[in-house]
Amino acid sequence: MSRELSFDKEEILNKVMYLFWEKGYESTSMGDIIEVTGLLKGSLYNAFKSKENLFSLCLENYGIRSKSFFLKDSDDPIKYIKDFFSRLVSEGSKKDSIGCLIMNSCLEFSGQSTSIALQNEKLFKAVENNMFNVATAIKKIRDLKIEPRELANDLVVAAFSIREFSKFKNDKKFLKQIANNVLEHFSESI
Amino acid sequence: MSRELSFDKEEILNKVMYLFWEKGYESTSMGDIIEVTGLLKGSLYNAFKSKENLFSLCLENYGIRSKSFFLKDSDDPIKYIKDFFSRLVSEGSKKDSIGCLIMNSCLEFSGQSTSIALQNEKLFKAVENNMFNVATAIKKIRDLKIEPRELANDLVVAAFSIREFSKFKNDKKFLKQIANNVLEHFSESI
DNA sequence: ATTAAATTTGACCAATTGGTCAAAAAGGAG
DNA sequence: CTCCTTTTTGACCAATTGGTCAAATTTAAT
Repeated sequence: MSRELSFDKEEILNKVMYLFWEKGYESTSMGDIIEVTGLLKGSLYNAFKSKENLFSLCLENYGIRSKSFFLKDSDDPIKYIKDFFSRLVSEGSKKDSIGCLIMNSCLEFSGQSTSIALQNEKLFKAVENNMFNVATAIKKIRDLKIEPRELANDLVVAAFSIREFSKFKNDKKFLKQIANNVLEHFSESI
Repeated sequence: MSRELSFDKEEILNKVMYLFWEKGYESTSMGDIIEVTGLLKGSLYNAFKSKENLFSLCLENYGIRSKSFFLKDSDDPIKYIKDFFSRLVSEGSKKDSIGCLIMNSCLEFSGQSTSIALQNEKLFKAVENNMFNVATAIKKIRDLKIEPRELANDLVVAAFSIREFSKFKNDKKFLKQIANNVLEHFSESI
């Protein structure tokens, strides 16, 4: 019964997510959010409770969105990872790269033990798990000199490095080298 | 003639630098700075002009401090770089690692073209230059499979990765692996 | 001791921060 | 049509932001 929201929550969250992604949590003001969503303060607070909760929901959505890109059982893990890094490098070479929301947030909230910091930890671990699955799947079809656990770490570090460095360095050769170093463990260059 | 400052500028800048280093530019308020320095607002503004100028001076000091750790002609480059990474790993494994002020600032001001962003660029390039010198010196005493330019990039990426990841991941094995991957190019593990 | 230039002090400022709330409007259920 | 719940609206709030300024104080040089 009663009145229903006049807007689509997910659509709004998506707009807000890009804001937080670009500018970070602290540097994004409710004023920015009002501007980009076109909603009024009261509606925003009625629907989303607080700035922090808004951020938390954006993180959650980003995590879900990311998971849809995780390795699937049916995938060829080597093709998967090469495509993955190809995309990181070419996205990162563009101007105005904004990095990865998870890593951005891990860095911004590092040293804190707020609920957001906890959420970051979970999201980061999900990425690590995905990479471990990739590494395990690769191990089955290639002779690796290192253990899956270590390959997974290398993949995680390379991926996040590409995304964070690309925020202030749009040098394709530089980014590509990061990717190729880790791909060398089991494949030719991209 | 006339009155002189009642405090040592460098000493104050040092305290402020740690604040910015820990919390970043935006999240550090003049209130925090007043608290940690024990100075009053007016004195601070009289001596340092503005928050931004204060940050700029801290960055400059950090850069100078860093340069004193750069490779010297008399140094053994391989010992130098192994010690360097050993230190990064053991510092990074401690709780409350706060990363590298230059990288922190590059990330916080990415996408902007303020004078701080320009300063960041110069500081980052100085680090790259140092690493290039290291790589060149190593090339002279070891057979490298890669060019000095590329080794320098690998060193830069590894160093910054260790420092940034250590902000939210105090896993010594994880950090050590980042170091050893790049050291493998010319040396045994640390 | 006087002067002149600088520093220190702390009250003050406008702008912005995240957030609240009462009243008005809307819409589904009976 | 009426009731009841919810959303919308926008004025309002206290706290904080970076920053200013005139007056008081200090000090070096004459």
